[in-house]
Amino acid sequence: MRDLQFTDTQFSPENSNSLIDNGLTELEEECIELFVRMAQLVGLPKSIGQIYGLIYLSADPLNLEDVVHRLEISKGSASQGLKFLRSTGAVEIVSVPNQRSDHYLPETSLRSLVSGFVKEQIEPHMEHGIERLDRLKQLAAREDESRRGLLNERIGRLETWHKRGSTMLPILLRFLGR
Amino acid sequence: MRDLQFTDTQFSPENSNSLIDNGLTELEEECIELFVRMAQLVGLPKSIGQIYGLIYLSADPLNLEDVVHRLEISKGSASQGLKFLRSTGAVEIVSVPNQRSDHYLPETSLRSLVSGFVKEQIEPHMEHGIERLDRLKQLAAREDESRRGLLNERIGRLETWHKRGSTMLPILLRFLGR
DNA sequence: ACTAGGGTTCAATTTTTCTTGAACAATTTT
DNA sequence: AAAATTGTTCAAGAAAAATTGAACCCTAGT
Repeated sequence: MRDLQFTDTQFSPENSNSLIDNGLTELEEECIELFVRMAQLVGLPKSIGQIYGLIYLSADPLNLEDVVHRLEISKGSASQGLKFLRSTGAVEIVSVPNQRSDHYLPETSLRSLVSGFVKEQIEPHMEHGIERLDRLKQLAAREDESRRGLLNERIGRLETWHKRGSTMLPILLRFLGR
Repeated sequence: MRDLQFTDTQFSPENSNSLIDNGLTELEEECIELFVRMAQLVGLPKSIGQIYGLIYLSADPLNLEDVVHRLEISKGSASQGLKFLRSTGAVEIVSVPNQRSDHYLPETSLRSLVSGFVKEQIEPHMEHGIERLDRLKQLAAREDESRRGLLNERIGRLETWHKRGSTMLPILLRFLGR
């Protein structure tokens, strides 16, 4: 019964919500495309953008099946995509009465979205970064006297970048809204 | 004659600059790896990270040929990589006396690097974003009365994100050092 | 005007990444 | 306890992206 409103839309050609090929509204298509681009901009697979885009405009929570059917992607993709979105807090599970399946609602605060993404995708790298820098310093210490000056300067600069980055992130988030 | 100092190093096994397989110092390898990761983190091809990493630690300007030989990558890759790095201002061309070829020096200010990257890779998207948002608004206006509330709220939110993003970027850059 | 050096371009190939779908758990209903 | 529903995992296939190398274009030197 979940897509009554949708089949209904589908069979009303005079309805102003023009449909393209599959069951997506033109509006939905557009929104999905927007998120697909955003996803790709930050190096995430298309499917993740699609899924979030679909959920973003949906009036009521969608489940895995909804996602699979409306987007026409595989269950595997949808499952993995949702898993990722969950892990970054981009979607939230809600339970719908009389429905066994997990349903999803979008997190719509930019702050939370970015913060979830940063925590999952950026911070790990920042941490490894420290070790790498230490290693670089060690190696530089073994270099010829003549090169050491330049090397230390450059590596020092890298450390500065790293520090700036680390202090920058939290500030960025704070500024990104409540 | 450009890699005298290099062949020299290569044939001195007792030299503390341990060499791996090709002509790269362990230090260079490490630095290159660091930049390769950074590149991939922001969605750039490995080769670009390699090239910048190599140039970053180099005491003197390198040319295309240097890059090709030391990194063991194709001329095509090196050329394209340098083109990109030039376009974002990550490397600067300098001319070396008696050498016809372009030589490259790294830009080492984080601010400039990020700013160049943003200008090339982010800003274009931000601009298209405006058009997309307008389109979304148009489409939403045609929806059923009942859904319009939710849609307008969500799309409005997207606009907020966009505005925040646009005002954020310059501030970020400012904070990123001189 | 010819040649060599330096660099770019781009079609073909290789490599990497994403997606699929079928097998498998885990639950819940009958 | 069988059968259905829901969801995950992962090897194989498909798609996308990066890399190669050869053809080509400049410009400088002869």
